[in-house]
Amino acid sequence: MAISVVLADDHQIVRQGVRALLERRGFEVVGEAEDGNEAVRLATRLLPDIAVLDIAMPSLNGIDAAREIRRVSPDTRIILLTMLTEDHRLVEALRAGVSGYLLKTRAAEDLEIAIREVRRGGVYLSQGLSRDVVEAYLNGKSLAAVELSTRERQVLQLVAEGKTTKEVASLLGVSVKTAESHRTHIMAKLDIHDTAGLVRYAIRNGIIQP
Amino acid sequence: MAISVVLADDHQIVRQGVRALLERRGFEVVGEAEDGNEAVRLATRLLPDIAVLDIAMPSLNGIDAAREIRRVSPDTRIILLTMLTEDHRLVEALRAGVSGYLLKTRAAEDLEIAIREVRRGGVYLSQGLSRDVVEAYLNGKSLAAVELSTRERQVLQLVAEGKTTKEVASLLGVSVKTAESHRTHIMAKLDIHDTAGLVRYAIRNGIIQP
DNA sequence: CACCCTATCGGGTGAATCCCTGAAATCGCC
DNA sequence: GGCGATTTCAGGGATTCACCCGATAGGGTG
Repeated sequence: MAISVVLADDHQIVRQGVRALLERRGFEVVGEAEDGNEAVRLATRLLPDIAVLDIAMPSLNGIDAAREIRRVSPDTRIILLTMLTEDHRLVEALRAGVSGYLLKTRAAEDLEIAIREVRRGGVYLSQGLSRDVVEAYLNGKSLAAVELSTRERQVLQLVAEGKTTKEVASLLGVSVKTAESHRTHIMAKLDIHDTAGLVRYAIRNGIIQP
Repeated sequence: MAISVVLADDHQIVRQGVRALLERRGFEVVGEAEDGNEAVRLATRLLPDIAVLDIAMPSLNGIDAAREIRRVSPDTRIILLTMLTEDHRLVEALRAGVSGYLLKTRAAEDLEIAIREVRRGGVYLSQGLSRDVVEAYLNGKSLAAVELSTRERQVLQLVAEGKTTKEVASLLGVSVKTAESHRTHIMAKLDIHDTAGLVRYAIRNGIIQP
């Protein structure tokens, strides 16, 4: 019997794309929803094998919908689609019992692989996600471990505010080399290798305001 | 002969959805691009009847791509796809010579109608857009003048995406010195003197996503 | 035509960034 | 007590950035 899938995305175009992709590969799309609440209702009624949810949806977002679907239909495996590589979202999603986390930039390549993997009880995560977050999760380590230390967070904030390394060092009362070292560690942890990326990360994670 | 279409969106899933939709209705998708530059190259080479462009794309956004496509292929009608109803974007898009402006939430319903309308030389705008903005444009009124030139906005976008000056120069097909010069002009105009500040400005003004 | 803006390209300088290596002191934890 | 993580500090090198100076060329405006 074909694997049954429920889709939820507020953009018709995306639903159409996912549906076309899945039907071509032999999956059966048994329902479509355009927000999280509808997705939960569908999952409750249809008990699908898989639910593919966008994160950003009106009325109930994909992560909260996932949590609810896990409750009403524990055998349904959940795959999230997202625009951005938001680390804190990823952690939240994994805690909510999500089995797959795909970036829309590469969902078309990955979706079939992801579905087959999570059906076997595995977890599938797109390329492009923070290496440390993913590895820590796969190793079963505490997710807090990959978060930045207090000092690193301070440095990141100052860098994202436009301070030079020299200014950071001065403001924190340490040597320039120390500030530089923190910066290097931050970039290694986050797998981000330029200032612009650090600024975007800081904004995404609420460390500074744009 | 079928109406030829070039698609550009950085999300594979969206391209797949639009393609499936169009092919079902008898249109011919002759090319797909995943950023604005690629879209311009395709349009230059293929001279399609229609270009369907996402607004938010890396390297070159949909509006600037539209402007360029109008230049290299004046007979190509351009339809933009967007997530949000951003009024200032709409005005800018119309100025750039765009013929259609669709919200992704309803693109699946409207796209065919839009294409047939703009092929006849008309303009098609989704429901949900500000009627006032459109009328103000049609009456030739000017809203707030944009402070950065097109080229400068392109450079700013690339810088904010984390590209080095060398990469910017390469992507734009100009010398490193020219890219550097644009960057200097941007910083002078905005009175911002570090990369982090440029990134925050770009995010505040919707030039890139955090 | 003169003027200004935009876009293009160059030389040069000093600062800053990115990456590599290494190391020592402190602290929490098992 | 040892183990790991954090925080501290350092040298050196390749690259990039920010800013200084200059120039040419086209488009549009008064």
